[in-house]
Amino acid sequence: MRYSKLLAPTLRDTPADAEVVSHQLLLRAGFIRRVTSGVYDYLPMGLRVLRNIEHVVRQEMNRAGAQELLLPMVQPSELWKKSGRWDKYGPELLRFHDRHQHESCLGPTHEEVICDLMSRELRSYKQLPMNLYQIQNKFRDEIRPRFGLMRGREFVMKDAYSFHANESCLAEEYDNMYQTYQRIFTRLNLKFRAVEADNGSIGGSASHEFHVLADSGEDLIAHCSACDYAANVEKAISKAPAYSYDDSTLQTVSTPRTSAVEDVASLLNAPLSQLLKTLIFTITGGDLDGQHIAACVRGSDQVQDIKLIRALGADEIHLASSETLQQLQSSIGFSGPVALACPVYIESSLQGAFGLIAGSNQQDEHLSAVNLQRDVPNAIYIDLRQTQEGDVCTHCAANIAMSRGIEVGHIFALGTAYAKPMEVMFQDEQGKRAVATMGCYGIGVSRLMAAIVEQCHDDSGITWPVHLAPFQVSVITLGKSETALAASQQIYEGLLDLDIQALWDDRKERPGVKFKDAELMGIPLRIVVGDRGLESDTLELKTRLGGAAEASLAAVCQTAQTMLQEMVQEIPSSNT
RNA sequence: CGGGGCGUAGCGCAGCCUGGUAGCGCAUCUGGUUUGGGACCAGAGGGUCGGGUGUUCGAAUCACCCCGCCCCGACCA
Repeated sequence: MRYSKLLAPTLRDTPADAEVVSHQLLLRAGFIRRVTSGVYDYLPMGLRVLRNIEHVVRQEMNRAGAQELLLPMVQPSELWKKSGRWDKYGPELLRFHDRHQHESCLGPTHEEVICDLMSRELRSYKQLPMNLYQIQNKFRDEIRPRFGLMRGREFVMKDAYSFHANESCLAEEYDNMYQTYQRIFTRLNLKFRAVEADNGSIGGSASHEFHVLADSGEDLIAHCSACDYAANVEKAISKAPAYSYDDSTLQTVSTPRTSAVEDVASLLNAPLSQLLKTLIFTITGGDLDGQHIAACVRGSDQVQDIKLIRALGADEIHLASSETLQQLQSSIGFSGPVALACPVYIESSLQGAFGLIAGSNQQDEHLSAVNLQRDVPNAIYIDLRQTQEGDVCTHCAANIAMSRGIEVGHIFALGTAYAKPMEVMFQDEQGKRAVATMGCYGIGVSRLMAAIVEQCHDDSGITWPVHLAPFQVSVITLGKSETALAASQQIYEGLLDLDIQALWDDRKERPGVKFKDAELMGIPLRIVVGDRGLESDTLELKTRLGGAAEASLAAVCQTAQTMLQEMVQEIPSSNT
């Protein structure tokens, strides 16, 4: 490609509304442009990288035995009503009517469509297992799109769905996909970690997320500093530090206008861990829909609401309104579990705890020396607290550390959660009709592009790994002498003959401009063609990361090829 | 949806407080001088000042409403 014809509008200044590096650099390097909130154009350079990422994903999926297909983005509401998600999915699902007033939606994911297909095409157990995937645009009307490609509303996703005759076969494929994801992210040159995850509303049994480790990540991951244990905080389990306080008689203490745990603690000169924090929630969905419950953890801990939602079998929980609190005869900021008129769930590590300070449900008063067993006899003990840095690993007793992560992949063992309502049936070995068992496996392809930039950049711009770069080589012509132009063209064509993706910067720009652009865009290798080098027949080759070499005009393409091969070898192979 | 911030040329910004008919840097176009790290000189093009309503002789500027964008919280690849 000749740069003079390339649509790659690089920016000298960082757009003011871009917060994270990947967003800033992808905009500045002319890879993407925003169309509307969470929706982007992929310009030629951006698309080339996206295709390179897709190539790795495809290769590994195919190698794992999955087959590619393409499903529609527009989906009829009937399928979603059949699965039960038309009502469950919420406003993230973009719904609309066509000219015949037919109700449809844009696909945020494709369980319904693939199940519909399979319900018609799957006949015999002999066809199973089968893993089908696609790489396609998804649309989710996110509450808050942000950080460029990191959280868009329209984004590119690889989604795979596997079908099985039984659970053990699903377990095998789940493991196969787990290994495949390890290979994919390794080949993409990422620092990542597989973590145990909450299954979310999708349901099913096992679930793992793959996180790229980056400070800009939106997720919190708890991982053991010694063993392999790693989990999303939504699900992470760890041993909380143990505390012990004096047991004595329950007493009321005056705490005028002091409701925040920190303030109560300092007023009573007590550690945060001695306080009992009580949150009252109203439940939406499930058997307890509309009811209220209280959740208690230590003042030094946080309630992990996903854990609570799962324990309650709810869809959502919200902090109760002040009217609700009045109904329950409690008081905002002074809620406590003692004699509270609703079910009380207490963090399990607090079982048998005493000497605690809790709200009294009376304005401006707390209770001291609460003994949970004595004073809250009907409490239900469940895992509620959010894992914190410094907790103890339940697997090996080492310390738990916390990191930020960008979720780039998620695999689920779904079981029959979709296949059953969608009637994905087959005839088993005994000739009986059976429901297929499913798994689903997602990778955020466009998000990966951002995640890779988060890990591959320096002060000058992006530093793509060779196999992902939009072009492997930039041929930079300096000056406008006929010899330099002719030599550049010769090199450019020589590189193309060697099947090397080359960008020939034939613009009438000063050298500095060309160097800066090539660095910003992250092209791994550059060849400088100027009169100076041509006179002595020594052309300069420089890698984006600081390597350098020289070669004669006759040998420069060959040298470039060798250097590129060496750079590829620095990238981990897929055999991990 | 709640909290905070912002909207003036492609990008980055000033002007707004104290109304008088829009400006700077970069980018773009023309000509010239330059040419191994984001050049210089001269000239030029480009703006319904996010939209609407109101106040006023007069609104980018003041008031009200709406729209859009960004950041922090609840969702997820």
